[in-house]
Order: sequence, then structure tokens, then C-alpha cells
Amino acid sequence: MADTTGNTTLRLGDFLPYRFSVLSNTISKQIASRYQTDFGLTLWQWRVMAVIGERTGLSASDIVSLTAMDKVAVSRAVTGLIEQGRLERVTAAADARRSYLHLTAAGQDIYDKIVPLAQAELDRIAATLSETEFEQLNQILTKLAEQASPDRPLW
Amino acid sequence: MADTTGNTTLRLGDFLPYRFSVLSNTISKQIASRYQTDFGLTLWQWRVMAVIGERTGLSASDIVSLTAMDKVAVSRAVTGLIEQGRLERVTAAADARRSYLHLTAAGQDIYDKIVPLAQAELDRIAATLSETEFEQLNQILTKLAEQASPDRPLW
DNA sequence: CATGAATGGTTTCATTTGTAACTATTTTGC
DNA sequence: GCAAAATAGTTACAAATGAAACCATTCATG
Repeated sequence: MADTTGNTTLRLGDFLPYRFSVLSNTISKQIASRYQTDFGLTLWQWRVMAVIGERTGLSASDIVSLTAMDKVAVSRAVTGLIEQGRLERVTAAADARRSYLHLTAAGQDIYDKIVPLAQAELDRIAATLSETEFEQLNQILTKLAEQASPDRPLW
Repeated sequence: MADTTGNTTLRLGDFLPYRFSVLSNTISKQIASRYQTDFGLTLWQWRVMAVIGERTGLSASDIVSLTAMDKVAVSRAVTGLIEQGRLERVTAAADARRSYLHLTAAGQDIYDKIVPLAQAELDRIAATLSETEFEQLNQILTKLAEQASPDRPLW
């Protein structure tokens, strides 16, 4: 406590939220550009595919409540995927407002291609860290995420 | 290794880059909205102020090379800050292309208000974690950042 | 069983952001 | 000392994003 004014100057480059944001955006952009050039997918389209690939038949609003995407983003991603023939929509018999989403064969195809790719990205990240650090990071993220948005179930 | 196809389905909600991105965006949005409502600053305007507050007289391109912002973003942020009377620009005597940036009195004023606020945010984050976890996180971020963009000096 | 509220999803419009081209000035190489 | 390349910064335009209004349908209530 060398500063009695309370106005220590802030070192932006050391400031955790800033570093966090920069790093996260760097990683996201790399991933996004890869998915774009290799598969013509936006990050959000990929996220929608990832959710449906994991559990088929969910509706758009299921995706909204399961992820951090908002409904407009999901709607647009879904529209794009359908145009690309990678997703199909089946109106629910019981409720004409909602529809269930499924990967088409083509969709499943690239899903199967991307999953190992995503796994490889994760491995690349993990490789930078020791085993313990990797676990620590996951734990820390869980804590921070709970704190940052206590309301939203993580999954 | 229960899956011999290689196509383990991916759990998006557990996928580190995804979690990273969601968390970082949540935090950034909270901060941004605070700075916006309390001071009428965008996140980028604040970042420019933070850099200049720390070291006065830098040029826009110095900021670009020091931070992860690109030159258009910096240019726009600087323009905005000048319009708000929080930053001033002095063309360099030796080189008419560049100009040196300084906080005005008004700028210094809100800088001095924001710094403790930012500090408080950091404390709030730190409070979620144990002392060790906090250090671990910083170390891990450093490692990951080096890996993610080996080129850019951290500061 | 009709009316108002709620839900699922899309569309519209304004704002933000990114890319590329551009102006002005300075530097480099001959 | 002059043309070509480089640098600082801005502008113009396209694409991405977010907020709010908007349909259509279903649910809840009297």
C-alpha cells in the first residue's frame, strides 16, 4: 500500500477481466475462422449443431435455455443451417409453435468431422498446461461462472 | 475409451473454449454496461483511457501495438473521447502523421473514479476464489495467452 | 368458449464491428 | 532529391449483433 490517495494507476495489461477477454476473443476468432473456411459455419451455427448433435429433437427455445445464445441468434443460426441442408425442422404435433430440430445426413456428416477437430483444439490447449493446471482451470471457471450468472443452469 | 468410432459426442457445455467464451462475454458485458451507464464510455473508450491514464503521451498506434485493439477501434474510441472532452490530441512536432494523446482534466477526473471501481471488480472476482486459485488463474492465463498469440508482447 | 396473457419464433431497424480502401506524411533506396 | 514503399490515422461500406416490435399459436381464466 504505497499509495495513500487510493488512485493506484491501473495496469490494463495485468487486469484480469481484460486479459480474460482478450484471450477468449483470440481463441474464439481462431476457432470461428477455421469453422468458417473449412465448413462454411459461423460459430453460432456450430454451437447449434453441437447441441443438436448431442441431443437430437430439441427445439430452438430449448437451445436458448440450454446455452448462452439469445433467441434471435439461435433463430438465425437455425435458418442458415436449414438453408445449407444441414438441419431439418419438424413442427411439433402437439404445438404448432415449436418445432423439433434434427441433423440431416449431411449435417451429421460434418458434425462427425468437427467433433474430433474440436477435441484436437482442446488437446492443444491442454498441452500448454500441466494436467493439474488443466483441472484447476476447469474448477476455477466453474466457480467464476456460478458467480457471474447464478441464475442460468450450466447445462 | 468406450467409443471405438472416434466420434464421442461433444458436450458443448463442458467444452473449455465455449465455457471460456461465455464467461468472458458475461463479465465483459457487465463491465461495459456499468461504464456506459455511469460514465457514458464504451469498453474501448475505457481501454484507451486506461492506457493513456497509465502512460500519457502515447499515440494511437502505440495503443494498437500495446493492446489487442485494432487501429479502427482505437481511432473511433479516440474520436469519441475527444468529442467528450476527455482526451486531447497534440500533433507531434517531428512527425505530422502521429499525435500524442493526453487526458484532459475532465478525463483524469473520471479516470480517477473508474480505477477504484475496476479494482473493486477484480476484488469481487478474487473473492470467489481462494488466494491460490486466483494466482493459479493468472499463471494459467499467462501460459494460454503466450500459446494463443506468441507474437504479441503482453505489454 | 371467448378474451387476455404467455410462449415460440421471426422480422425489422439501429448500432456495432470488421475489412478494405483511402489520404497524408515520412522514410528508404537509388 | 525523387520515386516507391511504409506508416499513422480516417473514411466508406458490408456484415454481424442486439433490442424491440411483431405474428401465430396455445394456455389460463372467468
